[in-house]
Amino acid sequence: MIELLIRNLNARDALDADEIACLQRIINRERAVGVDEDIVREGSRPNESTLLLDGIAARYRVLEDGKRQITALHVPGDFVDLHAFMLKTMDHGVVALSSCKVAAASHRDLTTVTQTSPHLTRMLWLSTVIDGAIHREWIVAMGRRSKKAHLAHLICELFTRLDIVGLVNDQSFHFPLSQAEAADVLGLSLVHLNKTLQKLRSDGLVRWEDHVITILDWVRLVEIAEFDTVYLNLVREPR
Amino acid sequence: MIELLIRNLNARDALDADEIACLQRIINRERAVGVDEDIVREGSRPNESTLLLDGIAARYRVLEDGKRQITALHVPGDFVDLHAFMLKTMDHGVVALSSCKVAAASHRDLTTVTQTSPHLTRMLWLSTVIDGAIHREWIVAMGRRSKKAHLAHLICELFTRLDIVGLVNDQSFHFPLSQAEAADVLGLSLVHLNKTLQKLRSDGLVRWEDHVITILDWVRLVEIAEFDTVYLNLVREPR
DNA sequence: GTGCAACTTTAAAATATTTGAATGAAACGC
DNA sequence: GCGTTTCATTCAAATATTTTAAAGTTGCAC
Repeated sequence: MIELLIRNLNARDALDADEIACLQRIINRERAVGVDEDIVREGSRPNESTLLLDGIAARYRVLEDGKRQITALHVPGDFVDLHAFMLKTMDHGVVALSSCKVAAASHRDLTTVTQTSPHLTRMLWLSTVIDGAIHREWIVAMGRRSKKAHLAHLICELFTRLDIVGLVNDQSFHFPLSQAEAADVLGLSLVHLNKTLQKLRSDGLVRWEDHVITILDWVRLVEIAEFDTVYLNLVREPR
Repeated sequence: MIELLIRNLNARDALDADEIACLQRIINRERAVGVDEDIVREGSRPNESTLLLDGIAARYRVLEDGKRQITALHVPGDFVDLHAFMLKTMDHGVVALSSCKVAAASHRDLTTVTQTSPHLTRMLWLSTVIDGAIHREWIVAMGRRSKKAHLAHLICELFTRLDIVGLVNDQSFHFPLSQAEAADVLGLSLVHLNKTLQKLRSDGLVRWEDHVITILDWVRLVEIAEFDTVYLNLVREPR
């Protein structure tokens, strides 16, 4: 069940058998979540943290005028709210953008991990800190990249993250978001997202149809996006 | 020396005497950094994490075309790169926006903390996770708030964060950034940042002159910004 | 099969934002 | 005191982006 989480962590540092057993023990309560359902509600005080097993989820906030901004996208093997272990109160919601399967680790058990397993604690800490690195990269993309480069960057990032957990086939991956939802990721209007996408298409860089994105020219896409994987910490080293 | 860090952490949960003593022991190597000097360089692999004692610092990235985006601002009492303890390689630089004083904790000592002091570990983890919450709030502001609301939000946030560490006098705080630097925070051109600032001024909300920002109407500023402190986790509770 | 609903695409007008350039004011070195 | 630099401000033209609306497409319920 937690195989993808293990792959995720193992990509950054080796976990030993005890640590894996510990994760297997504390992560349970598997459940299904339907499309557009909240996995975690803004303002709630969860006593467990949720691991995404299958599907795509998003952290988001809605402003008073109804505008929504997605602040993070999650792929299988990600914790969607491990930060809530420390934060206690959710300052955002987490929604299922496709039908999802999730499981959870209680905060009580996570506290025990911090008391008994320093290295595993650091690995979980690492995973929240990688979330932060992704946030920073999104800030850079929103603030200083062209819209085309921003979209290209998002596609590069998702491709890379899905590849880690083995969810890329050939040059394609499943991408359940509508263009309106993608616009909420980039902070654009639907119309402009569509125009931006057409540019990537007409440049022969990507195909995006029927909820499948295919990379047609990885090298040029990376170049336009100035995509550099450093922030994803794909180096396996002692942490 | 680490008094402001203590205040920062204590605002979220009580530290006991041992924990404070531990922080005092491991944080040292005080040094001064001049304006515009890098405190930490992008691409470097620091073996210590830096605590800001005095001054304002910023995390930033520079794109190939020379555009800079600031992804975080730091006030005294903040660690500017505690995340590097887990991340190992810096995916961004940290620059002093005023002359600064800093001190540092070695990653060796931090590892020891994770092995011997679970609660202190969680408090340090918490502080990286609050950085992440701030990143998310910035993403929301960049993507879906008006420029005026974005700037108002930034001012509310800084006011609040500086207040925690006692650096607000009356309704004013020291803000050493030039407008060009502030533009790099919001992801705007200098010209447009200036226009946006004039709006806040002409609405009688803030004064900003000689590197001092004064809040003239907190209630309306908060309203325009839709500023809600939840994300800053100012509740003292067991973590 | 028909009609509805969700999503994508296109168009045109209204706004917002950037760029480049010029001006004025204040601070600084010598 | 003089020239130099940095910063804030203003302007106008060029672009980018949003808004509103309409039309085309697809899948699905009935």
